[in-house]
Amino acid sequence: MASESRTKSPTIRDVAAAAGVSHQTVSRVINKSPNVKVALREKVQTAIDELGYVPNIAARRMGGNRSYLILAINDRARTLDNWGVGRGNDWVDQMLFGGMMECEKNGFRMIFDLIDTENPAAGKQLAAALSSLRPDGVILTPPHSENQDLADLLIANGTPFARIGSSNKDDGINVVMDDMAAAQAATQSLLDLGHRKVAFIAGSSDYLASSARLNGYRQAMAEAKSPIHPDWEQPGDFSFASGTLAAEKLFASTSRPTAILASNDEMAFAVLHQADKFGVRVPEDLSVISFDDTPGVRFSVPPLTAIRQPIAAMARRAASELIEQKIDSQQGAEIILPFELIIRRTTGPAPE
Amino acid sequence: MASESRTKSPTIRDVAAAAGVSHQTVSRVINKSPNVKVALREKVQTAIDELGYVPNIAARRMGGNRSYLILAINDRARTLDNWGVGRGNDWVDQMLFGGMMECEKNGFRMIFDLIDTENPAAGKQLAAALSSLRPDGVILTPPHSENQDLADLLIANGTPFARIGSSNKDDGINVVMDDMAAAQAATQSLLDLGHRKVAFIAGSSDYLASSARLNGYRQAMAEAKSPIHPDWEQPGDFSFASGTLAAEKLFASTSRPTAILASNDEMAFAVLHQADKFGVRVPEDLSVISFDDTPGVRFSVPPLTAIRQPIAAMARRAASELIEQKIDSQQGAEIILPFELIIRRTTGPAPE
DNA sequence: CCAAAAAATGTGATCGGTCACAATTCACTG
DNA sequence: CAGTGAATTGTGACCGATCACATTTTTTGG
Repeated sequence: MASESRTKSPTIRDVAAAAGVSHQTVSRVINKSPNVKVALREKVQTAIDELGYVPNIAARRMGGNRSYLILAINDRARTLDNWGVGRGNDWVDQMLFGGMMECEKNGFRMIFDLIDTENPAAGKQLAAALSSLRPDGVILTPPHSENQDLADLLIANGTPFARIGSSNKDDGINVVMDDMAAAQAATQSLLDLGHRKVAFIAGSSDYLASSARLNGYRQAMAEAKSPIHPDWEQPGDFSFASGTLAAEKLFASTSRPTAILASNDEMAFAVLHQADKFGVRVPEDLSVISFDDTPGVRFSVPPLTAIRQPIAAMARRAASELIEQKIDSQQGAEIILPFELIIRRTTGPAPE
Repeated sequence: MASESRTKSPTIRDVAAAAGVSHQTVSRVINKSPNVKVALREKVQTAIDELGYVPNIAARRMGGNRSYLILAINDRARTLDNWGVGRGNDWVDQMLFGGMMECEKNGFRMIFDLIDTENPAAGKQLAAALSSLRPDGVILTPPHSENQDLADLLIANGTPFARIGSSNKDDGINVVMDDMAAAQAATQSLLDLGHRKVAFIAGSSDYLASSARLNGYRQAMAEAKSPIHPDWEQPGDFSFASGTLAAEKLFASTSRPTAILASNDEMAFAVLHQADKFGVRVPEDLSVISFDDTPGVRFSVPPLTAIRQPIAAMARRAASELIEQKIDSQQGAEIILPFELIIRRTTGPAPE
């Protein structure tokens, strides 16, 4: 144990002494205050560089009213699976990537908190995190971004917050992808390939995005004056199992579709599995497009064509808005980021 | 802007006043000091619960010499891919899961830092993080766990640290899986299935684990007195491309193997792709076992049999050791965690 | 039963920044 | 060139915990 005495890092007063100025002037330089003469600023900066000084984030929090911390709330269940290991959602990964990079650029840090969706003490857990960390902003990810109780708590607490992947007109900075337009574009791309029998596997109705995607599908079909057979709209809940079930029904339909739009990757994987089982060739007999474009899709056989939800970009934007504080999150604001249709190998011309 | 006045969270003195004791007594209760009478402890605890008091982590850092922070260093390159999105490694995810849960249990928080492996300023970045956060411990993940410069920096700084997935006899708390034993067991399982022509695709030689896995393979083959054809040991670098190349060579070999052990999932996926292309059926003609068991493997067709590296468990253990401070990380300690062979659908009896 | 040691509780200083405000220097006016 | 206001720099208090140490209470034992 022991762990010796930790090397003492330089403080703001060490820098001040080295530069021959007051500690407050050093503080001004660090915080890019405009009211410091160039000569002084440079002298201080030199001292900072020479000493390798980096302000202590805890002390900054103590003195000022900012913590330089952004708290990201992720769902714990989504990170778990039956085996107690990661479920392969890459939200955390992507958020680290987009959000943390943005934070780092601005001297902030991102901290994660995993909260159980079902847990009735979710509010308490969030309150504890707020009290302990005093983050300057909170990012809610699905499904927490649909939990208004948490949002209300944040509003009451006065902590700015952003939602990702879900929107609310009344409060919060809502960073979203246009799900309806994306579904519409995906469907249109299938129509463009000559498909007419296009089916849709819906996501869990707990998510607003699910209905938006369904609407996009219907809209595209309607605009193409392509009637939708009742069998073609299958329910689902984003799980592999529900995708399997939907696929079975679609393949058993009297009007078997030549293209399927699945509301997420996992259900699309299930479709590929079932296609294999039913002897349906992809993409010769069947085209498949999925939503989300989680990393694993590149390794499916064949690799999935998918709509990418720009998680990293959304996280980056959410973080940057929270850091800049240009938007009052007590009121609602919506930021729509572009989706992207990644063409891979599960889509092709309609058969015949 | 605006963001109103933040709701004032209760402080230790609020609790003290409510309980009619000194702030120091409250501090003792929080920190589970044994020298507090039961009656007082209960009175204080009641006040804490009623006020919903949670100690401010920044203030704790200021007053004491602990920060209640564990810093996890991940590789930035591993989190990126060509498209600038997550590469699908689930280290971060799993570490959040294992490490953060452990931290939370003890009132700690886990903070991530992404550092470029190749960046010559990696040391500077780590030093800055140390100075800014003063973490109570640092966890190094591959490939940083093989970077002795970072370890030396931590030693000089006096910050306890743990390595995950890689070991060093001289310093650090090294939490590892027994790669050699795992490769040996995987190979043995193939031998047990009657396979004799077992091939191996190696990982990047930058990783110690790579040679350990190769040795395990050789050991198992040697013990079974099963000679290794020169073609069967293919080099690789953990990339899909290198897996493809290796698979092509193996399928073109005059002595085509009936089983392949790939040093990671990505290369195993490549083998499945190539098998499909060459008309080699899995598992009828060819058995495949991979290393790592990243989440996507469940969705390969067929799902991959794999050795799971217990990332979450390793992270949990690393965090708990750093929190407990029983081990002096200035000296070397090694903690070996069990691996697990997950049998899925890419393994079967040898053909004929 | 009282002294001495041990246990329980309280007091004030302190960590390293920022804040509010005071003091100084500078730049314009008329 | 004094007088005024703005820009620049400095001073000391303060955030909310813990630490070291002082004080009070309890326990122990001769």
